[in-house]
Amino acid sequence: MEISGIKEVEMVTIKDVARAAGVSPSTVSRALNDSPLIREETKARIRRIAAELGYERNELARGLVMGSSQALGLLIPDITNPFFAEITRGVGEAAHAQGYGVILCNTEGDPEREWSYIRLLKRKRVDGLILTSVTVESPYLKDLARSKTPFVLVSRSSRIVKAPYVGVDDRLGGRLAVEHLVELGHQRIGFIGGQPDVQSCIDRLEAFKEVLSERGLPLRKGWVVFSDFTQAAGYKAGLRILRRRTRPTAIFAANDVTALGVLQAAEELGLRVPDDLSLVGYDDISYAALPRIELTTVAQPSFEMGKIAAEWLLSVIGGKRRRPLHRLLKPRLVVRRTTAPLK
Amino acid sequence: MEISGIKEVEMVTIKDVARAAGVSPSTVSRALNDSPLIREETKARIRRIAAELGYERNELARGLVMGSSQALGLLIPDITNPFFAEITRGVGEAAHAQGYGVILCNTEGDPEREWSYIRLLKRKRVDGLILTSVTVESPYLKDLARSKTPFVLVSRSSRIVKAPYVGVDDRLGGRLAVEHLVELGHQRIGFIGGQPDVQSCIDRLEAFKEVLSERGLPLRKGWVVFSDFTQAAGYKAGLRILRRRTRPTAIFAANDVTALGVLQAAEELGLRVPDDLSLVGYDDISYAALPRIELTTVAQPSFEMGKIAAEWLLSVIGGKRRRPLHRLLKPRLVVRRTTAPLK
DNA sequence: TTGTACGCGTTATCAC
DNA sequence: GTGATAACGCGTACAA
Repeated sequence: MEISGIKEVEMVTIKDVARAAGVSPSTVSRALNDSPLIREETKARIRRIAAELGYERNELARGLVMGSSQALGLLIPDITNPFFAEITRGVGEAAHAQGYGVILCNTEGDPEREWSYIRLLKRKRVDGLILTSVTVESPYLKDLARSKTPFVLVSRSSRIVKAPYVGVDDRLGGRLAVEHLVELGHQRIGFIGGQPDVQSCIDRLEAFKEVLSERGLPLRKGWVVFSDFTQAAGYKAGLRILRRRTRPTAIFAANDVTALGVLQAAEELGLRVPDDLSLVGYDDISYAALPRIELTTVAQPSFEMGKIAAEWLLSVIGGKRRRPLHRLLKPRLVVRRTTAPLK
Repeated sequence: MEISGIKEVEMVTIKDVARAAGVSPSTVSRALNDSPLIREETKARIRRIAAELGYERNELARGLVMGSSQALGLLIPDITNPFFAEITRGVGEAAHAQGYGVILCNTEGDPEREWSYIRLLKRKRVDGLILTSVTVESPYLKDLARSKTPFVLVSRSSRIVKAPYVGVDDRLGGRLAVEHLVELGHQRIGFIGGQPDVQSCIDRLEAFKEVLSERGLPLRKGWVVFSDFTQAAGYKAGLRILRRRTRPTAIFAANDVTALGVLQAAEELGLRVPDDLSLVGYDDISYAALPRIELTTVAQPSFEMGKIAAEWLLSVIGGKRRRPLHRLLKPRLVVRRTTAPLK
C-alpha cells in the first residue's frame, strides 16, 4: 500500500450528512449533540449515517459560533526537563479527558518569546492558559490579566499580580533540604539557584537563609550562586563554588537538573559525593533515582500539579466555579545517597 | 494588583477596528494582511489603531474561511522520555517559526488512545500530523492515509503503509552498537528491545542478529528480551537476562531509558559495569552523559528529526512540494564508560 | 484605492 | 420533532 500522505478527499460536513439522511442540517446538529428534541430513532439513524460517511465535526466552525476553541495553551520553559514534562503530562491528561486539546509552547525561558506565544494563543482563542515560566516581573502578566482569557500559574508565581496558582510550598521544601544537611552536621552550606527572578527559586533561597540564621550558621556570599536551571549552568556554578579556597561541605541546588550539573563538577574536581560533598536537589525527576546517582532531593508532585491546574481552569471555563485558586502542595524530602554525615 | 484570572472584556474584532478607523472591515482585513491594494498610509493608520485596540485576529474564523487551522498535531508515546521531548522541541521550533501552533498528544503508546487523539486532531482540522508512536501494524494508518490531512512518521515507520518518514538508519545504528561490543571481545551478547511491534526496534534487532551471524557468535533465545521502552521495564528485563545460569557479558539495549533500567538491575545483582557487564544504549539522551553513568550509546539527532519532519510537513501544506519524504539520518556511536574489553 | 456581498460549517432562535 | 434562518469573524470576488 503506497501512500503519498496527501489525498484530496474533501471533509464531509453536516450538510452532507443531512442530505444523506434526508433531513435538515439543524436536525443533524441536534442529533449529534444528543438534543432531547430529537426522536431516539432519528438520532440513531443520523449517527449511523454520520459514522458511515466518516463525519467529524469542524471545531473551527463550532468554536466560532460557540465562542470556545476547546483548547488550552501551555507555556513551558524547557520541555526536556522531566519536571516540566510531567506537568505537561498532567495537563494533557486532564484536558483530553474533557475533549480539550493542548497547544504546547516551549519558551526557553525567553520573555520575548513568551509574549509572542501568548499572542499566538490568543489568536487561536484558547479557552485558557497555563503558565509555568513566569518570572516575578513578567511584563506581560498585566496585559494578560486584563484580557478575557482565564489563566493559571503553575510552579512559578509572580509578585506583581496575585493570580490563580498551583505549586508546592517552596519555603517548606527549601527548609526540608537545608535542615536535612544541618542535621547531618554540615555547617558550611552553599546554594545554587536557578534564575534569581523566579519566585520559586527565591523562596527556596529564603528558606535556606532562614535556616542558616536560625542555626547560627554562616551565610557566605561566595557560596550562593545563580544559574538557569540547566545542567550546563549547574556545572559551571558548581565549579565556581567548589574551586574557592574554602568551599562548602554541602550544597543545596534549587533543582535536580542543576544538581546533576554540580555532581559533574564535583567529580571533575576529584571530590567524592557524599564523602567530600553532600548534595541535595529539588524536583525528584525520574533520573534522580538512577543507580549510581541516587540523588537526595525534595520531591514535587509535578504530574498532579499540571492536572490540578488544568482541571481548575476547565471548571472555570465551564463556568462551574470561579473562586480564586491558590493551592500549595506539600513537598517531601527523599533521602538517597548524595548526602552523608559530616566527617 | 489583584487578578481573578477572568475579565469580561470582549475580544475586539475587525469590525471594531473598521469603525474606529472609519473604513470598511474588508479594508482592515487587507491592510492587516499587507495587501498591495491598500495605500501605505492607510495601512499604517489601520495598523496603529488595531494595535491600540489590542486587536488579535481570530484564527478560528480565519481558519474557517481559509480552510486551514495553522496548527500541527503531534503524537508522542511518552513526553517524559527525553528523546521524544527533543523531537517535540524540534517540531515546535519549526512550527512556531511559521506562526503555527502544535497540539501535543501523549499517547502512552496505547493504540486506542492514538486513534482517539487523531480524531480529536481531525475535528480541530489540524493542517498536518506528526506521528512518533506508530507500531508496524497500527490499524488506524490506513484510515489516516485515505484522509486529506498530510502526515509524517518520525522515528518509527510502518510496514503496512509506505508513508513519509524521517528517522535514523536503525540497521546501521544497531550494527554500530553490536560491532563495538564484538570488537571489545564479547562473544555472549544479549539484546533488550522495546515493544516487538515497533519497526525501529525490529531493525535494531535485525542488525543485532546479522552481526552475530557474520561473526559466528551464538544467538541465545534467552538473551533476547522485549520490554516497552521504559526504565521499569528495562529493569525487569535486565533482571531476567542477568539471572540466567549462563549470562551474557554484554547487552545492547534498544534505547537509553531501557539501558538505565538494565544498569539498575546489574547493580542490584552485584554486577559491575563495565567490568562484569558491558552495556550499550540507544538515543543518547542527555542523562546518558551524566557523571557516574556515562553510558555508551548510539546517538540520534532527535531535535533535528522533529524539525525536519515539521518543515517538510509545512512545505507540503504550503503547497510548495509534495515529493515523498524518506529521510534516513546517520546514527553515531558514542563510546563512554559502560563498555570495556572482555577480560 | 476602497466598499459590498457572499460564503466558510456550525449552533441557536424562532417558526411550523 | 423538525426545518428555515441568522449569526459567529474573517477573506475575497466583484463592483464602484
